[in-house]
Amino acid sequence: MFVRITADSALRPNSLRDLGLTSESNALVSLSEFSYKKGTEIYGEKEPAEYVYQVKSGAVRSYKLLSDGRRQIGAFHLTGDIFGLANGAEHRFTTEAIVDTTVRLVRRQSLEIVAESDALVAKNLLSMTTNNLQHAEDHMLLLGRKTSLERVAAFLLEMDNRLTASGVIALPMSRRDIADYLGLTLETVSRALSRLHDLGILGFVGNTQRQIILLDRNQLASLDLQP
Amino acid sequence: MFVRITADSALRPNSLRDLGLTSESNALVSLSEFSYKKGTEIYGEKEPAEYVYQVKSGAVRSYKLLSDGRRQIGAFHLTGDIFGLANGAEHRFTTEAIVDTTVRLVRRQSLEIVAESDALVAKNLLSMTTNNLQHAEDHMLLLGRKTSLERVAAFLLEMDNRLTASGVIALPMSRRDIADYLGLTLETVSRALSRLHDLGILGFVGNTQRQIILLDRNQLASLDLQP
DNA sequence: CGGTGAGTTGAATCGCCTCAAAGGGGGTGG
DNA sequence: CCACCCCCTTTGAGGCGATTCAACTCACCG
Repeated sequence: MFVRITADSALRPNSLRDLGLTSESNALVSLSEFSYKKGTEIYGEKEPAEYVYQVKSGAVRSYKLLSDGRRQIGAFHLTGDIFGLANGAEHRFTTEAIVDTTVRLVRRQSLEIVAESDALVAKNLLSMTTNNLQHAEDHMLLLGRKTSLERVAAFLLEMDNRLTASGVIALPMSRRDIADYLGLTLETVSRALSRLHDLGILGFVGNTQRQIILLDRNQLASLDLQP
Repeated sequence: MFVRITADSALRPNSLRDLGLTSESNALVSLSEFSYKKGTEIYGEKEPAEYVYQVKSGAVRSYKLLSDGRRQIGAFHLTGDIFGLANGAEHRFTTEAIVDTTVRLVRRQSLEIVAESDALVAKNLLSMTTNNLQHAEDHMLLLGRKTSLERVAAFLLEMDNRLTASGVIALPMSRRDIADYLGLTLETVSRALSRLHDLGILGFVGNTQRQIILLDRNQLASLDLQP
């Protein structure tokens, strides 16, 4: 693994709380930080699930591959997100750093042990899993029934909500990543963005590789039928 | 609601065990049975999630609708399956009986109370939610990246596994239901089944409305790329 | 026996994909 | 510091798979 240890792996109290897993019994759990260079794998599908991760900075994609290379990205993990959690004994996705990324991690086992005796931690585990499930359920609707324009609009709204909620976003992922998340090709994503630009629903700031996008959330929302 | 009470709603011990939620503390939880006629709604999206259900007999579809009527079925619930569980305060799907269906149900609230003090129950709740999540993750890959033939092959394999695991199945749901589950149209599903028939991968028994299907699981599996 | 709804099949259309080419941006090495 | 190269992105043209529209069959039911 191309990882670099950037912080202590000391035993610290409150580490569960750091992961959003509020605990009254301040169990001692090892909490480390790791950094992954852009494009490197964090863990692979079918690997034993040893750790649970939280994005400290950067962005992560988690995906499945078919044997012929077709890829479906199930989720993007952004700053603050916890991932690698919703697994049985082994990971069901491969995850990679989209940009240089730093994560915090705790041993999965220590979480399970604490959850055994601490109902609050158990509750939070369930609640996080339920959130993941809800996201997957919404995404099934998108993948099964929405048009390319609706998918891209929904994607932009989701990213705006999660990144800034301000109508100005800098996407960390490529067109190909977006396409594999939305079940489209990168060309179709590009065309949809151009179309939204032509419609005056979004604009680009600067001509940098990963553009900053200004968007009109109301107009986007009208393109993305939810109910 | 077009429901008919077919059994007692008496307080019974072991009712959690009946739902597969093994409990050491045999809490008293009300367990009822309800029957739904073919095509009737069990609960609607956004309704408060008052009960958790287990299919005693029959089959259930659970789906989301877009405002213009496009439908995505997220799951089919067959005999023994528990559904209505993976929700926060309110349901995220509408569920309907596909055929005449009898369900057992427990109040969601009583489950939560027991889970509070019983780590085993809490663990089972988490494990069931994780199973739902895994199904949704696999389905995202299908909806985002598989061809119509691969989708139908995957569907037949899933149904065979869950219904009989014998290579002979009687599908309870219509072509339209299958289509809305697979993100296709009913015509495309029909064409795919005809194609599989022509390829000698499946056969029909009788000419009844909901045919019995004989299938070659090995040949189907070779059409459905997973890894 | 008509009526109805589910299923199959064909023909035409359409949306997205594939293939291709051209335009930058950013990074690297001279 | 600049030139070159590589990769990402955009855009166009053509093709294809799935959808749409339509006709017909068949089981089931009054």
